This record gives sequence, structure tokens and C-alpha cells, in this order.
Amino acid sequence: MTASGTLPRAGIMHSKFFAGIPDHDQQLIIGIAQERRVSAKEVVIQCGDKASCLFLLFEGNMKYYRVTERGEELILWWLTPGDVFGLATILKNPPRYMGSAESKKECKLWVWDHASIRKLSGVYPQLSENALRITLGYLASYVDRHTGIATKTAEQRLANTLLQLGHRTGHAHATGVDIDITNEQLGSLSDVGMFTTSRVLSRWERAGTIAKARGKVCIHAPERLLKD
Amino acid sequence: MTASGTLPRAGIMHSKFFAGIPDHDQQLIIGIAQERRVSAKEVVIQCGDKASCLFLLFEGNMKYYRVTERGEELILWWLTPGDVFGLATILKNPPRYMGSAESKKECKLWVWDHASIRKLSGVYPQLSENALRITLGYLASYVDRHTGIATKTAEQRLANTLLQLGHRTGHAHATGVDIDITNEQLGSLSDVGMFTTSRVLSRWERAGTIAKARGKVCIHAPERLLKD
DNA sequence: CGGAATCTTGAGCGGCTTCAAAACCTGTGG
DNA sequence: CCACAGGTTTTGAAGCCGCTCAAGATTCCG
Repeated sequence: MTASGTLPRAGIMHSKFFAGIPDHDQQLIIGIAQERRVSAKEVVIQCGDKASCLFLLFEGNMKYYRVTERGEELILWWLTPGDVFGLATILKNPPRYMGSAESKKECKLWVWDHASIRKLSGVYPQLSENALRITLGYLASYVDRHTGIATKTAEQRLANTLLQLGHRTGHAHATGVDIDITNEQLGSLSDVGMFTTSRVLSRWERAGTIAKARGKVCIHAPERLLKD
Repeated sequence: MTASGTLPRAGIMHSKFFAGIPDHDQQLIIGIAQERRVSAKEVVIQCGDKASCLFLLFEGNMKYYRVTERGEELILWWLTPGDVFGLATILKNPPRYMGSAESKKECKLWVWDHASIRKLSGVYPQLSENALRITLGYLASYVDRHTGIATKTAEQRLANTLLQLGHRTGHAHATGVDIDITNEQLGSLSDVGMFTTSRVLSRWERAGTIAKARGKVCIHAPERLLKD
């Protein structure tokens, strides 16, 4: 998809949420938001609560997840700068959040409460349209992920996830692309167990395709992961 | 969720797509649609095509699916009267359909082309809002389905799917609720292989919980499926 | 330094899938 | 009316991918 850049310069943010909205109006919309700083491991929205705020992450990253009955957490989405969540808030009588959101490291967010975003989307229908486009995008990603479970092996799924993370949240580097993620989280995003994840990554490391460190993966040879 | 009834009386259709829109305007919107009749096994939209039409199914039922690389089809959604698909059409520069839609039996649809639905959603912003709500609903269902794969057994997933189908597309009956579906399709919707599906259903039949026939399932004791 | 989180490695197992083959049902056309 | 072809369902047997469990090694951080 279109790579949403990360240019939080002077309040300008390149997010799909603002697509088609002139810079000037964008400033105004952001002006109405409340800026919020959260430290690592803070839970910003709670699964099941009625949607009351819409968030735009413009610095840091978060995980959007759901806790299963057995207490494990299933990661639904890895939020990166430019991502919006809590989109249900834009609706008249908002449904519930379908997952929880927790910061991975220190983050900065813009927050609109229900009343504000309602007023804004009245004035700028483009916001509603963007919300729909983004939601359809999430749905499409999800369908892909689901198709993957049914048709691909654990290894292929891990490869895909790594590549996508690579260019959504990866820090380019001389020797490759760095990604901050633990084996367990990577596994959850790929629907693969933690142990299998470890084994597959080890294999790739031995082959020189990637390098590993605690809570970090560096992709050296993306092309080798591509043979899905 | 809210049971979308099936009352196609005199052009009135109880669909979430028309929520909050007065009957009179609803008539007008439907008036602009092209009514289309399709016979069984007809492909109405093709995965990957650019979204050019929005559909509302008001009679019959269809499957929304995707064909995997191995040629099998993965059913994403079972469309029943009141359901809308091709929602991407409502966007300015529409993305692609993410699956194909095929009629299961004879169906009746209302169809809006891109230009029409755009004009309409300009006049009735409620349509856009409904589209967003519906899309979020699909997303939520999908998250549930996905969670199920990760946490539930094949049997539990089949039970859930049956129950949901039961009250979305089931024909109530003296002895139970009839559902028109083959083992294979039921399996696909539950992410379970055809053989396992057959075995589980047989077990339930022996227990008297359901009755089976070719391409049909009749639920006698829904409560017995509920122990998920 | 100690404790907590992360990662590794092996061994064993198990729920489902896969494969094969046959029985079955249903509509069609001779 | 019967036979046939195509789709659907059943049953058994075999196998495997990835999970589970256990235990230890490693890294990080206060």
C-alpha cells in the first residue's frame, strides 16, 4: 500500500486520515485535537469499552491486541506513526472498541473525543470518507492475513510479516533494516507459536538472511524472504 | 447483532444500509438503483477488479469468497438479504474488490454504479456513515473469526458458524432451523477441512443435535452447540 | 548482583489434514 | 423409467506441521 511517511514537522503529519485535506484545514483539525503523550506500556484504549475517542499516532508505536480467554494476547495490528485507531468513534452511536491498544515505547498521539470528531466530520466530510477507506484497508489486510493462515506455512507467514513490518516500522540501516519486536510478538502477528518462531528465525540467522538480538531483528537479505 | 429482517414489501427493505433514512428517501435511493435478477451460480463481482458497483442483496443468498493460489475457494462471508457488498465503490477513487461474489440460488439485487452512489452519498451523508458502520461490523466479525482460529477447536468453530448461520439465513421450522449449506462450504466458513466437518456433523447427528441431508443441515437442539 | 524477561533446544504428541476409495444423492436426458 | 454423470458425503488409515511442555541459557535492568 502507500507508505505513510513519518514527518511530524510543525504539526504536519502525513497520514491517510488527512488525505485530500488542504494543509491549512489539517492544521485546524489538529488544533482541535488534544495532544497526548504516553510512556511505554500504557493502555490507551480497552477492549469492549464504548468508543469515545479517536486517536492518531504520530510518534512511537503501539500494539493493537485482544486478550483471549486463556489469557494470552493476540496481536491484531502493529500501530505505527500515521495510523488511526478508535475509528468507530466517528459514528453517531458508537459501537465498542474491538481490541485494546498499548504503547510499546513513548508515544505521541492526537486525540479527538466523540463530540469534536463528529463536529469536524460534519464540516469535513472528507474525514468520514478517509475513515471508510482506512477501515476497508484494515479489512483487506485482515483478509490477507486470514488467507495466509489457510494457505501458507508458518515460515511463509513469518516472512511476510517481517517484510511488511520492515517497511512500515523498520529503521533503515547500513547493514539492513532494523525492527523492534520480540519473537513472541512477531509470532502472534503471524499466527505462529513462539517456539516455532524462534526456530525459524534461528534458521534464517544461520543462513545469514537476518540477524537477531533480544527484542530486535535486522533483515539483511529481504529478497531471500520473498520466495513465498 | 441486530437481526436484519427480510421484508422486501413494495420496495421497502430493512437493511443496515438504510438505517436512519426516512422511508420516503429510501424509496428515492432505491429508485435510482438498477434492479438486477441473477440466477444460481452467477458471478456478480470478481476479486481484484476495481470497485465499480455497490450491491444490496434483497432476495436469495450469495457467497463472498476468494480463490487461493491452490485453486480452492475460501469463503469470507455468507451474504443474506439486507447485506451490502462492494462498499468500496462509495469512495472517490475506489480500490479493488477484495473477493468475488457468486449467487447460491436465484437472487435479486439493487445495484448502484459509482457515479450514482457518489451523488447519493453527497445528498445523504447518512449513507456514508452507514457504510462505515457496516464495514466496521465486517471487521469485527473477522476479528472474532480470527480469534476463533487461534483459540478454539474445529468443533467449537463449526458450532459457532452453524448458530450464526442459523439465525442469519435459517428457515425456522417445526422441528428446528433449516440451513442450506454443504459440508464443504460450512467447513470453509469455519476454517475447518471438509472431512473433519463431515465427521463432526455425523457425531452431532448421532447425538440427535442436528439432522443432515445433502446440502442441508437442520438444527434441532441449538443449546447443545452452545457449550463453547 | 539478583530477578525478570527473552530466547533456545530437544523430545513428544496430537488435532487436523491429506489421500484413497467407495457409497450416496439428485437432476438430466435418452 | 432407468441409467448415467456430477456433485456430495462417508470412512478409514496414515502422516505431519506446529504446539506443548520442560529445562536451561542468555540478556537486560534496576
